[in-house]
Amino acid sequence: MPVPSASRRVPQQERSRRRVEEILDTAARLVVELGVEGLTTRDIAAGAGVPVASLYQYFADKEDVLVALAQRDMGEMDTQVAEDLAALEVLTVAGLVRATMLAFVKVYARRPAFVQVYLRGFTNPTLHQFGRAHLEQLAHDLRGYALDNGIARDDLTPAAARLALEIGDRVFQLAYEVELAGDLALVEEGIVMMTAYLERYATPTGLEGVRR
Amino acid sequence: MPVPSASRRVPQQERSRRRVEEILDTAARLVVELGVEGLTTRDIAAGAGVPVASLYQYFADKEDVLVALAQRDMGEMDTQVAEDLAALEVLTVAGLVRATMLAFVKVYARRPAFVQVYLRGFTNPTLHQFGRAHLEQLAHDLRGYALDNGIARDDLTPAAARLALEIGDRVFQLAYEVELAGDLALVEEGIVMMTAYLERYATPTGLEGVRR
Amino acid sequence: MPVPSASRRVPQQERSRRRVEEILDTAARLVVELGVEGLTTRDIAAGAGVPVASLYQYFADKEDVLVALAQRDMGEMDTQVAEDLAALEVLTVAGLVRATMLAFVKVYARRPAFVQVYLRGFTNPTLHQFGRAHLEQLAHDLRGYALDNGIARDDLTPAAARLALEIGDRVFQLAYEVELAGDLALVEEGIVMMTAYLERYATPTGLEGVRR
Amino acid sequence: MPVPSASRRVPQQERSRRRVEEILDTAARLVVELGVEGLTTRDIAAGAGVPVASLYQYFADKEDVLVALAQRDMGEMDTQVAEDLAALEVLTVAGLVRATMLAFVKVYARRPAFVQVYLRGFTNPTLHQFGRAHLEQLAHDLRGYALDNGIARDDLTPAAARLALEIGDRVFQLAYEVELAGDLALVEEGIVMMTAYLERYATPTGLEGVRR
DNA sequence: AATGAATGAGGATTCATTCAT
DNA sequence: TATGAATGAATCCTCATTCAT
Repeated sequence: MPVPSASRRVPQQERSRRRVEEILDTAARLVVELGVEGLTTRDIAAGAGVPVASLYQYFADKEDVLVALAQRDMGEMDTQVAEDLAALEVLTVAGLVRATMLAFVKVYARRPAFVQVYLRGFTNPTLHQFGRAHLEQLAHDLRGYALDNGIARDDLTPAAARLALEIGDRVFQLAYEVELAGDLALVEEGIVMMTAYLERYATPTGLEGVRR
Repeated sequence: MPVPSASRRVPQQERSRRRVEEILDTAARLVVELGVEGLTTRDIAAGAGVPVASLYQYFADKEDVLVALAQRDMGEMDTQVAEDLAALEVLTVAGLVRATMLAFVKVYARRPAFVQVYLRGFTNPTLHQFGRAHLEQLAHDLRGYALDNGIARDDLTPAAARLALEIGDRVFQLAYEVELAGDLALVEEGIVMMTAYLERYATPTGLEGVRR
Repeated sequence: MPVPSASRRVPQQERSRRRVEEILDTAARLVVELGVEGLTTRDIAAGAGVPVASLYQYFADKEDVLVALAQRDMGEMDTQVAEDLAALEVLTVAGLVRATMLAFVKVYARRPAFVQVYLRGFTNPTLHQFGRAHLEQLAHDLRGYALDNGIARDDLTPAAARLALEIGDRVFQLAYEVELAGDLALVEEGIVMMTAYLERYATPTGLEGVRR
Repeated sequence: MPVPSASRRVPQQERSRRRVEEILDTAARLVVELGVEGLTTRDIAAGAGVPVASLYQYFADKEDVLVALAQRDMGEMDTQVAEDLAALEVLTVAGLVRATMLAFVKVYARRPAFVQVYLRGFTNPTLHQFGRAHLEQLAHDLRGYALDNGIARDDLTPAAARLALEIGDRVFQLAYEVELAGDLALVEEGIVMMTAYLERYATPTGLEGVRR
């Protein structure tokens, strides 16, 4: 019984996966150029080198492509934030804000399409809901993290946490709208603002820092 | 019938003005219902009781209608801000932030279409650029006002002023995205954030207040 | 005041009318070739030498074209039947059946598309309902005519009258399905059948005839 | 495991037969719901629990499925007619017409899909031709039966026999178009018409009856 | 024999904009 | 200036059928 080569074992599956990635990458590229509304199935298909009909093999409809794109990048975002927070040696509110914002910077730099889909996909209800839900989840997690680590008081409401994150988003929108590289000075200024705001809800530890 | 009728006396200019207003009003109404992308020239024309082709007598293209709409409302916005600032008896950074934000709230309440066009019309590049430009101008004016009145130090950079206003914008975006009436608690929280940030650039007078 | 030439007076209107006719004629031709379901807006437009988009200037949608087609031919049908009945010198049930059937023959010969749209457009609900309604109306009228002229008894129910007409229709369907010219012998045989059926409801006068 | 399992013993042939039946049953069910034109290979395959591609193992194309479906039901139709005629104790033209029509009613009641495919599938040329051919064959057989039993004269031409059956068909078309259960009163009226027509070709025996 | 994957070829409809008058 | 009519260009999506495995 000859061992089937790897390329034989999962030929279809592997090809599919590659194509899906290619479609997603193309959609990502195009959405940056054309915006969410300017994105067409034709363009995506052409860009990915697949027939339009094949798009519908992998995705239910056009919206589904956008959702998949957002999902892919959101995962990356969450991972990056988690990693960068874990790497913090001293935990303060200021540090947490800074680490989170810089994690965002990294992912936005890697995934410029995310800005379009995630921050500007207001028109599309599904996308919008999707983005808000993710941010809300992240806000919830970060607030929990801050409370658990004793750097924030519990009068930091979920709404305030969410507002802070939304504001962070807007900072990125501004920082990346002019130059693709991002205006880091503006990001820093944003960090200042968020910190100034959130430190109002900080415990003394949250201001002075706690070794971890 | 030799005597020109009244409708002949102020014929073109006046009729034009009326029609432009009617078109703008219709567009405003429709953009609230359908969103920026859902707006069609057909609908606008039908709603205003004008032939579609006549739209192009008054506006270069569809985008131009939106721009005119935004422009009209922005003028109102500037007026409202100026008025409310003038009405302040004691001037502080906190008061200025608050007055400005609440002036926005008033105009948004009066002009629900503005929310759609201005806050949600990110997709449209022209509109977007337009909004940014207006905000930048307002930021410039308000910074000048703050400096002139000695409530802010001059290390309050134009960029910081703009950031603050942009953040205010985002707060409105959030506050108005769920309900058209706007989430006023969220606006208050936004005011807190902006104040916390801008007070970092305040003079002692800017913190304590100056009678005017 | 110079008299505008005729070609100036109704230029648009006249052109529209011509185009509508052209579209209808093309649709008629195509529906014979391709059947109701095979008919496409593309083909109609191409055949009529108009852009597809212009189709929608004259018709609400594809179905509307078919309906207009049927309507045009139905009017012709009614006119023909009325004329041929009026020309009858002696009125009998047999004569009425014959005259009606031959009136159908004339119109079907002139309008082969009618067979497709009217007789075979079962799939399309609107068309179907339309065709049935027309036949029912005609059945109602003819029954009234027969009763008024004392050639049929009133136990000739509306349902029986309708059945007779429907059967006449099927005869045409058969007579025209093989050769476009129509199998007249088959039509004659159909007339025999319908007469045999309807004479069961005839008054003595309806059998012997009444001068008019 | 040396002994072939039962499921292995009659493997392909039996499995194929089962699958074909399942496909046919599904198609029958769906054609009632969706009509002939609304039927898709996807739906059939999904409904039958077979991959779409496997459909093409058993049928040349979609049309072929419909044809097979009609064929299956037509065989049943022929059987029913033959049975019901054989059960007649006294043979008359009227009785033959009645028995045949009621045999149709029975099968239509059992096989609602047949109504769709056969009576309403006029659009599809293959199906149409198929139906005509079957009816012609049946007309030929019944005419031979009537002549052999001495109830009809030989001036009952094949064309007349076919016409009668076609008319019967149309009666069903009408009777089943509104309600799937069929309008039996209309069928009875159709029997009256067909009888009135065919008795014109009856022998005296055909009118009075002959014991068998 | 069986099938997951792939696709060419359409299909109806909409829209912003431009002319000819 | 005003406008009815005209239209090129797109848009999303579906489907029957065919391969490669």
